[in-house]
Amino acid sequence: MARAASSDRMAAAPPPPEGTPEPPVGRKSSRSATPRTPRRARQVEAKRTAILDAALGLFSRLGLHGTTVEQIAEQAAVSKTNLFYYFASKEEVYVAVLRRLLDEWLAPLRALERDSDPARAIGEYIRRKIMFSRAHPEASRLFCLEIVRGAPLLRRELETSLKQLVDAKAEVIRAWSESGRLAPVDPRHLIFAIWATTQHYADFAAQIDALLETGLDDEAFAEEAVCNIQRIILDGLRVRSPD
Amino acid sequence: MARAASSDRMAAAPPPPEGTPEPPVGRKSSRSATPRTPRRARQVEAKRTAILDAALGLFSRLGLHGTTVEQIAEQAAVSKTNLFYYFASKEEVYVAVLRRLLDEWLAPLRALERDSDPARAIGEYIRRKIMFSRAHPEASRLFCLEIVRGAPLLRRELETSLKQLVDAKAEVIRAWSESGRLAPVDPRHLIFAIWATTQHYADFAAQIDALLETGLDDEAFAEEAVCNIQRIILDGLRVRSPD
DNA sequence: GTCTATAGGCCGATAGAC
DNA sequence: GTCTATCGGCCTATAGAC
Repeated sequence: MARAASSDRMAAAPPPPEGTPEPPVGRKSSRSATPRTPRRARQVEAKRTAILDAALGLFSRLGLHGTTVEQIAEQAAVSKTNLFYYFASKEEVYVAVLRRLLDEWLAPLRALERDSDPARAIGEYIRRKIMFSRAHPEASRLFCLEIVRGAPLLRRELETSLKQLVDAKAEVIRAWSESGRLAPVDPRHLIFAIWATTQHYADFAAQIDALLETGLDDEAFAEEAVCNIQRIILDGLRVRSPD
Repeated sequence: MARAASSDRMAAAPPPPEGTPEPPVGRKSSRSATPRTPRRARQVEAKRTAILDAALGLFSRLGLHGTTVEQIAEQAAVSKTNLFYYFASKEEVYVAVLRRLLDEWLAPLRALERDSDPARAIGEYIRRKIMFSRAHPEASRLFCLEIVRGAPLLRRELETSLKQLVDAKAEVIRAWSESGRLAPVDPRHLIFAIWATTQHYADFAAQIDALLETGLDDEAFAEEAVCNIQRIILDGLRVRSPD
């Protein structure tokens, strides 16, 4: 029933021109005896997922315009015609990929809680973000591409759900600063700094690889990145004068 | 053919076949009496520059594949045919744009000198980087796009001249840390952190605008960004225990 | 040098058989 | 649902007049 799920999400956030045109799922109740999740529906979902997975990899490297439908189809092991049976257009695939990732992308920020110890919570946030970049570098790059383009397809989500989340968490951080449990910073710039430093390891992986011949793939390097970013952001660089 | 050929080039080699193919300047020494910079050559240069300026704006928003030659020509106020008189292909324009920007992009890092006061030098570096992002957001975004794509056209430069520069400056930073004038950090991660935080304001401008309805265009916001990033990186967030 | 006209390829999307 | 075949449009790049 992924269909329904995605439709609901669409409703929550007005996407491209029109909503998701209902896919050609055979009327599901024609045979009254079939179970809730008919084999058919599951197969459909599996195929859609394969297509989205393939598309993510390609879009994240080549962009929307640099990727051809044929490449996606080949990567997903379906025919081009068949792909158009599941998705009405290339843009629809693109939007579906973005949507599928958005929640997961924001999960680490949601976890920032007022009651935690500030330094601990921020350190943990940094770790989670880097680990997400490590686990899903393609997702990070795809968002990067979309935003550099001016976020034509994501703008509304940014302005609504993301803004809401950021405002709430900025409030948490501001409270920490005001109660003296955290040094005074503008929470918004802090959030940007954390996003930037952590996502950098995925988005600029090619640069890091060219310079250091390593990257987040290497677990030791990832750990190094976490520690250094935590230290930089939490402790800073300035040497504390001995009293 | 155009597409296929371009794909081959892209995949095959970092810089295109030859360096900057000499523009169709009439042989400049044919008339021995003409000055060093003949009017012709200057006009040619002016037109090439107009094309590159237009291309930068478009490539940085739409990417190589999302931009059409006709858009570039229109923006530069030349005909499409005429553009092809000055540049052999769209890729050639793209590479020329990147090349033209590279030096300028790296200038702030070159300015990091061993003899400076570490905290001051780093603070100044942060300021310069943000001010560059402010003055040339399109350049920043174009580099971002190119690197996200895996830097097919810039890789060689990254591996040679950039690596050399980074190695040298990392050494400067390491010396600062070792002499106790700077807190201990891995210089490479520090450089990445500074790049990431500062370029973020240009590359993710659409996101910042969606969240805050402002951006580096606003001078006050730019100043705010500089101060906050300086504070975060130099002083950190952790509250210093009162002895 | 600059134009008009057009070649020629790639690609997104559809028709229609099975 | 999946295939083969193909259309029509867009886009890069060139030919050839002036």
